Amino acid sequence: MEKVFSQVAAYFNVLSEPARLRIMYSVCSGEKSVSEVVEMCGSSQANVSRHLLALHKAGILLRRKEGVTVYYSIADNATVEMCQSVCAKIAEGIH
Amino acid sequence: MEKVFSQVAAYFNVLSEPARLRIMYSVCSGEKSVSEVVEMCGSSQANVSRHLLALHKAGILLRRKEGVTVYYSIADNATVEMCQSVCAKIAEGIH
DNA sequence: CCAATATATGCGTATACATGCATATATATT
DNA sequence: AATATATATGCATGTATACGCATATATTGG
Repeated sequence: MEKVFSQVAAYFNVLSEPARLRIMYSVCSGEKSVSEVVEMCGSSQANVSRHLLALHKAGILLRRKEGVTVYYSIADNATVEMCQSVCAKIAEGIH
Repeated sequence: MEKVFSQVAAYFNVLSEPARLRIMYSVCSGEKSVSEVVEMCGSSQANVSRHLLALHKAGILLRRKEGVTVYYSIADNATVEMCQSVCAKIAEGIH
């Protein structure tokens, strides 16, 4: 039971960073290479690489290597839908 | 747009702590006073108070004061359901 | 084999924040 | 008013981690 709390917390922790959410947003529209995400997000190559690996390790992104290029894509729409519902929740709060 | 990422990240950040998830789990079964949560969670009164306030500030818990006692309750089932679906996702991963 | 490109990693630093401890604040009781 | 109870807050400290920078690793082409 105690372990579950830690695991769930770790999962949310991966999503608790603006930089990673930006990355999620760019990958969300379709599979992207690391370089493509770097261009779209404006962050450094090193950071994007680390964030992508973190998202992959958490089971949120799939990782596919093709030659020297690595492609990442959404592993499970549930996560994206979760982000969207939080967005909606925040939008409601503006009233 | 950039602001949205920060807000969503802040929201997930509140849920990225085992101690706060434990608290969510105890309040989840019905409105609880701070003292009751302290008993159920085993954490210190100071920390529980701070965590409850953080969850309230994030719009996740409602706060009701009655005399000297403060009661907290779930503001929106969506958040609880989110936690449950993450639990389920983790349980799947065990296979 | 060498150079170029794509990705990952090691390290130092700054920042965020959870916790423990003590204490402040607010309300009720006598 | 004095005391007791419930909750919140100030401060110091330890830990986690995001970022910049340099560099390592892997793959492809000449």
